[in-house]
Amino acid sequence: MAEQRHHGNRHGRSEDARRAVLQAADDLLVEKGFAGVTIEGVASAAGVAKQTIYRWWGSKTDILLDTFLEDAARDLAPQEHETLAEDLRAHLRRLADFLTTNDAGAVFKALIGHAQHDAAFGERLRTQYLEEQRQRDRAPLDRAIERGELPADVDVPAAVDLLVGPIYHRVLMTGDPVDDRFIDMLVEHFLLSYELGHSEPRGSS
Amino acid sequence: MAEQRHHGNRHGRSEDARRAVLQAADDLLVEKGFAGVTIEGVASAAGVAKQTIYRWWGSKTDILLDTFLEDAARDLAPQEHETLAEDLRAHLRRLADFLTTNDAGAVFKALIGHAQHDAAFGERLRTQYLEEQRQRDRAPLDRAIERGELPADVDVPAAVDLLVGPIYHRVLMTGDPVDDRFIDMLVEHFLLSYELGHSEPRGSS
Amino acid sequence: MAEQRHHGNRHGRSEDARRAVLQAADDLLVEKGFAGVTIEGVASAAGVAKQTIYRWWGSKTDILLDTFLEDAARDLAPQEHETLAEDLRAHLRRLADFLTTNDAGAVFKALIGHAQHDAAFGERLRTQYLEEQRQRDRAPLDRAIERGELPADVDVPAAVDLLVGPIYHRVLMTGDPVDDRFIDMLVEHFLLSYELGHSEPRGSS
Amino acid sequence: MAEQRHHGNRHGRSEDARRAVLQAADDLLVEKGFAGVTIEGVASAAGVAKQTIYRWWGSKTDILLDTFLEDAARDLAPQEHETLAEDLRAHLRRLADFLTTNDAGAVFKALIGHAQHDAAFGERLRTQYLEEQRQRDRAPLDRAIERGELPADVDVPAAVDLLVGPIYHRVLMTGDPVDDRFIDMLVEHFLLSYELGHSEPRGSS
DNA sequence: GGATAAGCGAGACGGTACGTCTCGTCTTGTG
DNA sequence: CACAAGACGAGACGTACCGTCTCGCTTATCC
Repeated sequence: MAEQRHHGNRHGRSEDARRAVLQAADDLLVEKGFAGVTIEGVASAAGVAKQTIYRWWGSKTDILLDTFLEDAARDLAPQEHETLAEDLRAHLRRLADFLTTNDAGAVFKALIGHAQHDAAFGERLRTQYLEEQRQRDRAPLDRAIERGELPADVDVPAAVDLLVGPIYHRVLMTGDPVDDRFIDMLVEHFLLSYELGHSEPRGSS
Repeated sequence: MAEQRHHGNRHGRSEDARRAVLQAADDLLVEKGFAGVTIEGVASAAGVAKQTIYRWWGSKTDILLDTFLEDAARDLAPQEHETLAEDLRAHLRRLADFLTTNDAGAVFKALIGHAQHDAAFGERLRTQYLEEQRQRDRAPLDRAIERGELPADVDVPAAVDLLVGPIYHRVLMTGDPVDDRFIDMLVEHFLLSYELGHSEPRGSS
Repeated sequence: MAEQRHHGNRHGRSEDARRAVLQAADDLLVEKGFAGVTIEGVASAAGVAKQTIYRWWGSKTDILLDTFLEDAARDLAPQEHETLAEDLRAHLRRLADFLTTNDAGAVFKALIGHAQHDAAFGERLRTQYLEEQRQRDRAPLDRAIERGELPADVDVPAAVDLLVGPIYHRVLMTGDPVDDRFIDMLVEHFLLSYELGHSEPRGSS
Repeated sequence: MAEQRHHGNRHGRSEDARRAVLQAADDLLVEKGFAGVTIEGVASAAGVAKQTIYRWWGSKTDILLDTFLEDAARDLAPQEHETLAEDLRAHLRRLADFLTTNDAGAVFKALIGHAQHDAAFGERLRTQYLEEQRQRDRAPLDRAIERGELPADVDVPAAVDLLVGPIYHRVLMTGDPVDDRFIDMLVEHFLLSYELGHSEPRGSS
């Protein structure tokens, strides 16, 4: 059943308009930064009337959140590996890559930035992104517990904080690169603290 | 010898005006949020002309940065304790408190938020706050190395990331409280990963 | 079919807003003088956004010019009398009244004043007001030539200068009243110089 | 006897500063127009402090009035000729030249323009320039009456209006050039209306 | 000849208005 | 009935000058 294209009619919203808006917002963000994203600018770049945007989104950050959720669902789909160490390294590597790539990373920073200014938006961001993401983050740990690689009484949410916290910290605050060395170190320290030490990161030791 | 008060003369700026602006910006931020801080609003609340603000600051975030730096210098002055565990717990406790109290915390979040939207400002924030702060953060570790409590080859900056990262993560992203339990857990894991385990946090457990 | 009122739509400007702006500008001018007419003041008094003013007018003098042109078209519509003397006296009387009444006169002086400060505006004023007005001024003379009351080779534009010059001079420079005596004198001298002397102004003498 | 130069002392103002201010105001007016004359601009161009200007003048138009009065006193000093016709032609010629030359004319227009916007200033302009000027304007007529060239009962002020009105009209309103032809025409009509006709302007006819 | 006081250059100050930008709302045809 | 178009009221932006003020320096005069 083919996509229905329409420019204003009585059969619901235009998918063309929706995609054009998301794309335009993304482009403007990458090109001119957050302040360069204005509703008027997006409308004009998308070839869409302002009212069409206001009909479907509440603010420019809502638009960006939509693009971000699409990207996250696409790029952060879970994978599985054999050992906890491998699983963690692969997962954190993908997370770090996602947060620092051009488009998704820029949108992410913009959203987190805005969340600091607007508590209600922060709450929405948490509900729509973070909660899901934390499910993905804990999966390797849950599997390790199932396999007996980790004790059953591990406080998984806290453990997730220990693992992803330093990554977000680098992305949002210090700006230092999140390279493989850093991720290896992170995983190794984590495992050591559970006395699972010497996980033998890639380059032996 | 008393402070010289003046209302504009060749000896430079009015200290009254400076303080009034910082105070007004802080008040407005806490009261109405980041979007409620406007140059016009600050000027009016401070009883100061807009031009006086533009003469000395480049933007509203510059004003907030000034108030934040004053607060940080006041509230984050270093302290020393006898053991690494105590030192770390006390230090992280104070950091967490600072980042979550009403005024300083609100300003901090606003600044970090804005830094996500404006790379140049992010760089300034790093230079003027983060670098100093990282000196304060590493002090307990440096002292522990001197005392022989930690091996001399510890990668101190990376260790700092492990310790403060999860705290900033909670403050900026999850919104979870940074309570004593969390800090104890953080420190314990950190020490365990250096095989200094069982630091016996406050309440045994 | 009634006037269509609208508050902004694709069919162009709001007539309500237009009238409110003209009225507010006029009121402010009479009440507080030229310096008291500010775009912000007009906007506020008219209950209109500044941008609406800038959308349709380029400056405060453009607004005043609009009100003036409407007034002039209404108040200076031509009339005809039987003899040149009567025609001239009536016409000059109406012109003088127009230039010295409260509203139109105040606007006129403001515009002429501004034209001295802004050559481009002067040019516009000449195109939009003066040229038409000179047509109205010369009409009595043209009719007199047709009737044979004046020789056919009279330099009409120069004659107009002789007649209206002294009136504008009093209005703009000396501030002396332009009373009937002055107008009679003006007309009499004019006619005498064409040896049509003793036009017997109202009060004999 | 040398000029006393001083930069601040207890005995009165600096002549240097005064001249620099007048010159700077004049230059700015010619170069950038009336709106380009600002107190700050004059002060800066004259190398003078704002306060020095405010100490001696009340507004920018006061400065311009000072330069204008100096120019007028220099350029409009009276002269005498043998016949009324010659006297008038020479006098009006000089007046017209004065009003249309670059510097003095520009200042004159600026002042007259401002007088339309500020009645109090208009009054001052009348007192300090116009009254004197009208004395100079009537001198040729007074001399003609003395010589018997004109009847003793001529209304001299009204006659002055007839003569200079059209000139000011051209300068301030129409922008038409005030050439010799126009002045000859003006004088001839004036004389004809006193039945002194055919004054034989320069080039016969 | 040291104190005094007015005029000066400098420039920060509290203000007002400028002209621009974007917001979010609205009204009106069109498809 | 969603859409493109775009005028509208609102209000903050950053700039330009306003007129006032304090300051420290430079003289000319006076004690």
